[in-house]
Amino acid sequence: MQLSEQEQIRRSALQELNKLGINAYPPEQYPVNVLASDVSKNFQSNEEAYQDVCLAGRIMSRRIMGAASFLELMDSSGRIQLYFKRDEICPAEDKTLYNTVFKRLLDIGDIIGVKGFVFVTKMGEITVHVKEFTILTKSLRPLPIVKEKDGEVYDAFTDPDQRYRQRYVDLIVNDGVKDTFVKRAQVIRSMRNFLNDKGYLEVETPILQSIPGGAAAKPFVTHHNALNMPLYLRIANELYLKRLIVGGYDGVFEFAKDFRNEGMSRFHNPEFTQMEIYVAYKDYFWMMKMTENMIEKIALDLHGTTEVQVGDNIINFKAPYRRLSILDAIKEFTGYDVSKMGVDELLDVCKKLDIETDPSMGVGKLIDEIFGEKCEGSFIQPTFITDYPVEMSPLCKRHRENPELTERFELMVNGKELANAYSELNDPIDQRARFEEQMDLAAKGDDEAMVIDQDFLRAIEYGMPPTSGMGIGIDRLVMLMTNQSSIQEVLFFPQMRPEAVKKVITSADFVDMGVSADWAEIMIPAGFTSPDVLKKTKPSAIQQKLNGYRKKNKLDIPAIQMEDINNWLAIIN
RNA sequence: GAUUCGUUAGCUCAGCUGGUAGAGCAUCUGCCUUUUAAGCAGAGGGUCCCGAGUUCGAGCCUCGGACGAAUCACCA
Repeated sequence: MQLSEQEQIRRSALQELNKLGINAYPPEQYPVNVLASDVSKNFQSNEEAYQDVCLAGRIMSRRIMGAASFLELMDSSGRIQLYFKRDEICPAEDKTLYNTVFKRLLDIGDIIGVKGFVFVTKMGEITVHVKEFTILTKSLRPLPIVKEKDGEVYDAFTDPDQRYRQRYVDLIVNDGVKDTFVKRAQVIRSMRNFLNDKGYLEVETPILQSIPGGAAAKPFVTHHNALNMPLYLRIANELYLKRLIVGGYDGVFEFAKDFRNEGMSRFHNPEFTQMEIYVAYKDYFWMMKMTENMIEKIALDLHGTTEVQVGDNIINFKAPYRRLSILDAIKEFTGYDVSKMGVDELLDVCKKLDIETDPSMGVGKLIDEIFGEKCEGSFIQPTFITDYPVEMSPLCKRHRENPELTERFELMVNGKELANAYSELNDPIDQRARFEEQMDLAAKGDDEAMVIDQDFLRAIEYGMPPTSGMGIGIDRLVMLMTNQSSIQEVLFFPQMRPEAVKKVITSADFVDMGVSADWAEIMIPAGFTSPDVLKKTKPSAIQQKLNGYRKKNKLDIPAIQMEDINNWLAIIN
């Protein structure tokens, strides 16, 4: 492995520590008794309590001034300044611990523990005066340290690719990243508490499913060896939760990782989290109330107010939310009353509105398309869009007043769908017919049409009480609540293309080719990163390049001869 | 999948009309006892994403490719 100079420096520092009898990875626990944020928050109101503190964390900056030094220590709670004084670290004659271990062998990024007392510097900064320190972990890679002065940020670690691939570094050096994920946990906790308080049962249902049902999406396929059959990662858990309602629970919910084999964007990750809930004897009107109350509570728990800044908008999550049918929404934004239109008229409207269509689209799809193009983005404040066409919603009960529509709502916030809910279809005859329509769509080439799930039909043939169900995108909710504009910011490890693995060659490989040990060390730095490179280079050029490198670096080894090179090439070929 | 932009030192980024690869920070050495991205003096550090081509000469121009980002389309 080719190490950068800084990595080599850190490794040799590690060796020196070992020589001094210091274990840079000690096994025993370290008796931390306070967090950095506690010290900076509470020291001035109770100085006595901080005369004997013990902290541990990562060194984030160092300012060494002869026999005194300042450094910044970061623990899970935040940062605090440390003050080191040589004659206190090393009261006796031997100053090795300060001069060598502290000044030379420690680096930014190392994890240390310190014991001492808290005081305030002349600059007014609350600081730990260190009497004793312990190396807890030596860091072998340099951290990209972000610095800040007068509100300006220097050397920011901002490349999204690197931030997501090396989230651990992002968490260390970028302020606020940790906090986003703390807030994510708070959102989930708040929602879970809300649902538990209502007495609903949190359940777990299969992720590996033999029929990927409950939504219109392409699944990931895998294979079960023992059963020798394909299995799918779930695209939704809806059909399983409904089986549990059939089984007699009044309310069930699940925080579910779902998987969809579709495009990625700042709103889409192949695996994402939904909370789905089903409650017996309720309808979608009831569910609207529950949804808005739940979201209002989450906003209050998180921010202490229902008003949340999202991008340029302030979104008010205070219930109740506006309700608007999809047909009224279209009328409001386009002026067209599409409620009684057939396919031909709708195609005409789409043409006038400059919306792309294709011949496979039916009434429902066309209405959905118009809404998506012309309306959806306009609903910034939370709005329930209701009563979608029946073709779009094969699992949803028909509308009590109009059988062409369904009792469905989607909650729009900041121009995006956040939640989706139905009065669930519990008529097994109608459900079977709707599945068959989906089969027809599949036969026409719709690869997202739902597959018929016979066991689910069997379940609701036993009788599922009237039920309302709702699914809410947790990632999107967290994006709203933390003012993040991409889903990657609210997932610790968003999906990414794997890093390209470079084929690693070592000097030993050159030795195997008959290159002497001295020269083998030089091959890679001289630019011969694989035997292939050698093969493609003219022998005379190899000689020039290697001897050129030898001369430039004043290497004390014999120059390479044409004969040697020809011998290597003979072995390769 | 389409379009646009990007890839240069550990990090952030310059690099003119094609002419010996640069800065700041980080690193290393020295000085410095309360500093504030500390300061001062010095040093080392590069597969200019990869591969072809044009050229006396390519970080720069042309073509191909890889990777990434943004926007758009499907989807939560």
